[in-house]
Amino acid sequence: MTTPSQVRVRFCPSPTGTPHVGLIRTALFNWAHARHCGGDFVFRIEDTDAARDSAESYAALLDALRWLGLDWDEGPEVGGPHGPYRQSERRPRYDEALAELVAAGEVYESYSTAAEIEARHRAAGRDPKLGYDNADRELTEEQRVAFRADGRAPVYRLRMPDRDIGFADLVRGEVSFRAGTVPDFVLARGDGTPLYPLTNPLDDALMGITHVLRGEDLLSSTPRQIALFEAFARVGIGNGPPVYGHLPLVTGEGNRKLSKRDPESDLFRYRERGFVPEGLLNYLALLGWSIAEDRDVFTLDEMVRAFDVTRVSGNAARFDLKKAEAINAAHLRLLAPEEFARRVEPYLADAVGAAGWARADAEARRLLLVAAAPLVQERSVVLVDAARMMAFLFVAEDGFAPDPDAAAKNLGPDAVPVLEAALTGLDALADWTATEIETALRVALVDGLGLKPRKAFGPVRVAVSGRTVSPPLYESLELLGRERTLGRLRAGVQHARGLG
RNA sequence: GGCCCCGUCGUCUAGAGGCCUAGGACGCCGCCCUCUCAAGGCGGUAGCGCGGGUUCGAAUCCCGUCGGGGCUACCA
Repeated sequence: MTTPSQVRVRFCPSPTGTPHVGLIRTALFNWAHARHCGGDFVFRIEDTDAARDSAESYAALLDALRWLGLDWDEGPEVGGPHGPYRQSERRPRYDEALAELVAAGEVYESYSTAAEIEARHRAAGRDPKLGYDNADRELTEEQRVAFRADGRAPVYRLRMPDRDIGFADLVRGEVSFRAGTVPDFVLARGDGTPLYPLTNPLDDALMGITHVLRGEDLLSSTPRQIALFEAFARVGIGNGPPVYGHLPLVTGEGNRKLSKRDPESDLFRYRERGFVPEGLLNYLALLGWSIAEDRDVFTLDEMVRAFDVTRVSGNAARFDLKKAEAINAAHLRLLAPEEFARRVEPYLADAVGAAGWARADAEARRLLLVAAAPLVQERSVVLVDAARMMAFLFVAEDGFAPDPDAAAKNLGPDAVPVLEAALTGLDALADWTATEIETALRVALVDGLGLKPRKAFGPVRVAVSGRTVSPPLYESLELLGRERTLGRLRAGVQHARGLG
């Protein structure tokens, strides 16, 4: 079992909508802290809101963590000694804890409506937006009976202590809330339905969570949680409050907290474009943390070794797509060609077309992919770029057609002599290698036709790759092979003569 | 309104009183390299919100101010 000194952190999203990059940044920091300390990373699903939670969203959460490689020690589909790990399956624990709290006088029934509370504030000349005024703390049994006879259902509120509540936040240092500024809050509805303010801290207590690293948006709920943990401890649940660390918010344009409504917050959008987990995680780590003064590209292992929550910055961080892309590009370049090939494959199948892809010989395709990988790795920001750039090597000849815009610019009548000279020069080659191809093309086009290299290779590039931007030309032709290259050049001549 | 957090280049950050003439990265601009596009190399652009203190010395500590943000549900 767990020793008290063991670090235990948790990631506890609610399954609504699609995973959000800010949420994932929180998961990453928790995971990194656990791994750095040799502690446990607990994954818990907070699905107490049947109206908003969905099975798709639950599946997406697991998919996201698995894709990123953030493995959990306890949680859904893994189990653990403190399960179940979905709040929808833990109801008896909430009911029991609530009953104990009520019995101990820590929690009381409150019948005030929002309108009544506000009216009392106005009558007393106070700000009507102050919130609940703790007016029901000392209701007598007669009063409660009267309310119920009136058909009113109570809510259950925690009696907040009448003192300042401070704590040492791991990222912010000492934080303190003045006595009287945090009203008694609702833990459960009158019908006993437990609410987040109860279930989240209760499960943390029950699961032995030692460190709570979460978004700064939850900072102001901390005094309430601390008071609750103390109440739990008095009735024999848990060991008091955990240590807190409030991570800076991830913002978007306009410095607003990135919400699930913002399209750029959707994690899977990045996967679809071909961000790799290494790249995205590295970038997310940079949002509030840095590994060294002069470095910002690192592996997950390096992060685990160096991660220290107390070194996390307190300021909100703007999600910058350009920087995210640059970091991802750096990780793409870091992959071994075989690995890069494995990662692009699904995107390539997509770019080539599923039908044509399935037809090809898998092993030949793999070898070609690995050979082409180094050529496109340093030219890609995301895997979709790589797939598009190398697709011409994989499309069947009957499915190949140059991009219309590229053809319009490079395969006009002027291109006829260029392509014909290239054809003649290449046809005569004994060895089909990049160096031989280069020599033949230079002799034929630069020396022979007196063209500037830039002018000379443009039509060849478009005729063969179909695009104005391609991997290096000679290597591309070598990989394409003699027959396919010559065939495409002939088709290019036809096109340039206006017969295409 | 109340409570709380935050304030270093456009953006993310380094900076834990002298190492700061404030470092790195992304972006942007220029040059080199060059078969396209990249990558790479070199150079440039740009910042401690403001005002008071404390100190021999402040980006760093304190106070104030201004600014930004979060929370303020019988959602999570």
